[in-house]
Amino acid sequence: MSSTLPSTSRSLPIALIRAREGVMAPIREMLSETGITEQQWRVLRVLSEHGLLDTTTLAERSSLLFPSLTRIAASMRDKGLITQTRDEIDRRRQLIEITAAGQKIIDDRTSQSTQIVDDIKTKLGTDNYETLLDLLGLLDLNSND
Amino acid sequence: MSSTLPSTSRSLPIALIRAREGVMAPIREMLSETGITEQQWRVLRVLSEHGLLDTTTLAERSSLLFPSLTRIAASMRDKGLITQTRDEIDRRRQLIEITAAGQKIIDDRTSQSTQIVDDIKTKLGTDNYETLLDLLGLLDLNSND
DNA sequence: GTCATTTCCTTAACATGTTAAGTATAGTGA
DNA sequence: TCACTATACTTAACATGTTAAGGAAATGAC
Repeated sequence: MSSTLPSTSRSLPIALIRAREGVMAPIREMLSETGITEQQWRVLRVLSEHGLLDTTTLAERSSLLFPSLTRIAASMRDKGLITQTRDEIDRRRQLIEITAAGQKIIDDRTSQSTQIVDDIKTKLGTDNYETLLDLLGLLDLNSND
Repeated sequence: MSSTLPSTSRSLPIALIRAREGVMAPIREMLSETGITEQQWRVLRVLSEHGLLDTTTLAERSSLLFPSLTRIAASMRDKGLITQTRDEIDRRRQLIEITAAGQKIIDDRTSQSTQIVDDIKTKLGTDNYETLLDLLGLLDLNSND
C-alpha cells in the first residue's frame, strides 16, 4: 500500500487541464473577435452539425451541464444566434435550432478553425493525434464499458 | 482548403473535457466528504509537495489563474488550511504554507487517492497511461518548444 | 533622488461549473 | 381519476474561469 501521492507534475487531472489550455488558447483568440464564448461556439457547432435538437441532447453533445445550458441558451437567444420552441407533443421538451446569424458565425470561421486543428495535428503528428483521441475516449465515463 | 469542420464527436477540446470528467468524478466523490473543492485539493497537494511557496509559483504549479487563487487562498485561510505571510524582503510577495489541519486532509486521503489513480492505470494499461501523459505534455503551452 | 516601468497581487464584472431544490408536464398503476 | 413516480427543464447559491482594470512595492534609466 503506497503512502505517497504521485508528483503533481505527473498528475493526470493537471495534465488534462494544461493540455486543454494549450488547445483552447488559439481557439479563444479566434473567438475573441466574435463576442461569443468557447461554450457558445460549442453549442453552435453541435447545432450546425445536427440541426434541431432538444435541450437534453444538446447538453450531452456539447458536454455542458444542464443549468449552464439554460443560461447559455437564454443568452444566445437574446443575441439572435438560436431559437427556442416548445415541443407541442411533449410540452416539457424545448427544441433549439441555430439561426442564420448563428450559422454565419460558424461559416465565417470554418477555415480559420480548420487551420488551428491542422496545426495541432502537425505539432503532434497525425498518428499521435489519433492515439490521443482514442486514449481520451477510454477515460470518458459515458462512452465505454 | 477544407470547408467542413471536424465532427464534434471527434473534437479534441470536447474529448479533453469528457476525459477530465471521467477522471475527476471519483476524486470529486472522495472530496465531497471533506468540504473542500477539487481546486483546493490541488493547492493542498502542491503545498504539501513543495512547502512554502509564493503566490505566483503556487498558481503556476496548481494550474490556477491568479484571480482564482486569490479567492481560493482567502477561503482556505479562513478554514485554517493554509497560512499567508508577507515576504519581508520583497513586500509585494505573499508566502503561503500548508497548516497541520491542511496536511491532515491530505494524509487522511492518500491511500484512497492512490487507489483511484491505480484504477485508472489499470483501466488504460500502464503503457497507455504513460503515453497519454506524454502526449498531453506536448499540448501544454508552457512546457515545450 | 525622481519618474517611468515592471512586477506581484487584488478587485471587479460577467460567464460557466457544480450541486441541490423547485416547477411543470407526462406516464403509470390502482 | 387519483395519487405516485419519472422526466425535462429552471432557479438558486456558491465556487471557479476569464479578462480587464487597479494598487502597492520594487527596479531601472536619467
